[in-house]
Amino acid sequence: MNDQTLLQFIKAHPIGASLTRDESEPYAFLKIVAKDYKAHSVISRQGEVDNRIFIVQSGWACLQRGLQNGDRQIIDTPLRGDVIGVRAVDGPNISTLSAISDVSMFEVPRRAFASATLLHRPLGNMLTRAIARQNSILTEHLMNAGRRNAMSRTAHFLLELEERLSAYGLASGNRYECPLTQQELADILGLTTVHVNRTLGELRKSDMVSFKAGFVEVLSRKKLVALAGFDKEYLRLM
Amino acid sequence: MNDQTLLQFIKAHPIGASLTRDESEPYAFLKIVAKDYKAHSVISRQGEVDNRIFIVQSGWACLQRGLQNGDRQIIDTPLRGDVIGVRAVDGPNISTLSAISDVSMFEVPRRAFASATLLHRPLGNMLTRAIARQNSILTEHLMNAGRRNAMSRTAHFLLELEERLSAYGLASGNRYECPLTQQELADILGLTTVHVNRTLGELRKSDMVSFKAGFVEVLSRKKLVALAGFDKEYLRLM
DNA sequence: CGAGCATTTGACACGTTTCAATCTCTGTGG
DNA sequence: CCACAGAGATTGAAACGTGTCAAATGCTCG
Repeated sequence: MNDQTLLQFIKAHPIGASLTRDESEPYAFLKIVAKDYKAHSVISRQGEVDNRIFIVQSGWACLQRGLQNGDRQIIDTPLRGDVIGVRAVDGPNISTLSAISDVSMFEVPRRAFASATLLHRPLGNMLTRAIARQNSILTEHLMNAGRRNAMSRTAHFLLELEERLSAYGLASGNRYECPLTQQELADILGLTTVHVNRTLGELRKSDMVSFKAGFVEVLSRKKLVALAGFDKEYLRLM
Repeated sequence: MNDQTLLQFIKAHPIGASLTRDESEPYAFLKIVAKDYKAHSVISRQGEVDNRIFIVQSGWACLQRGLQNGDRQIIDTPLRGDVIGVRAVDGPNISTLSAISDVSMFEVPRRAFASATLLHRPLGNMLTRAIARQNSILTEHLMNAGRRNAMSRTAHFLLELEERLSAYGLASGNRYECPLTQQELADILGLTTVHVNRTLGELRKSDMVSFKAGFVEVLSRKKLVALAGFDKEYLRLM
């Protein structure tokens, strides 16, 4: 826990930053504090009812959904600034939210957020846009799983991460920290661990990216972007 | 074109229906009329700038995204009541919106909708919830492409369609109309036409579903639901 | 009635998975 | 400070699901 308010964070958020003093002042009453979770802990479990909305303050989260046969698909890895609604309606969670690294989250009851939204619309717009961006990201993950091969989809996702992180200055030059395990990467990309390993190996050998020891390093952006067919437009926040 | 107003439609929408007379009255000023599109016509093209929001009044639409190599992935087939933002921010479209069957759409400029939203919050909530549901649907499509095999993902999608259609009384008993081509089904599921054909054949042979002549018929819901691991919870509107 | 698209079928190729074993870390307790 | 345990990474060989290519058939609409 710490005493930073949601208000402060909203103003720090690329979308929230566009609010004028007048517009943001009313949120002061939303004195939500951040809550910390240890790496690998579960924050909210698929199937359980949990009416909180989360905003990532720091760290890497993980939104995943399991199948009966034990397989799982990671829907997204929410990063700083991402809003996680788990659901927009009350009812059991559709997916599990957990922490990959140590994570700090702002948490608001869905109802309280909805009320705040009624009192002050720009907040609602911010939410709408955040969810819409999630939509774009999901769409691109669907493109990955549906129509790109292992090399291309891995490249695409690594570029996406870089772009999302650099919006917050979390990627410098051609390098960024990435606590993902190859197992997790596989569950994000819809591949097996073994194949992800081979794919990363090939990407490394062809001097495009290296994924090692918790860091990703882009070796040849040009080749990588071409292979992935990457266009960052879909990540634009405003 | 016809003269049904968006207001009338909002009230007919499962989410909009929960609005009280008082809440819905103010929308009357949004006198948007429906616009008709012929089957197979393109409504809004990937890469072009188009600041409209669409709500499907009737017919089957198609939201797709193309890759440089010519492959395409169909992101979703918006049906009656679905809201299509194409994007939540101004800028080039991320995907192409087209008509599969003849389609009738409500269209509102994004900005006008945003303003209306400022004046009347329930409208904004409706939008947020509609986008959030899109999120659930996308998530499930991602599960399909990432972690389900051809049989299971085909079964899952056909059950999803049935559920979405029956919310509007568009599926009766175990049968519904479906204008999708096997080619389109392939682009939705991330498979090839040939393989979809074989898969549908197997589903038919094992007496689970038949997909033929523009109609889908569920033969054994029990077997189908089990194969797909289908749980309609994610489609709940409210 | 023909043209063009959608469906169906077969044979084969290929990308990815599966299974299994080995290797390399990193953190922990002695 | 070393040794060990356990997780993660790496590698090889073989199996399998889905893709590719190509041709035939069946529809539907002008």
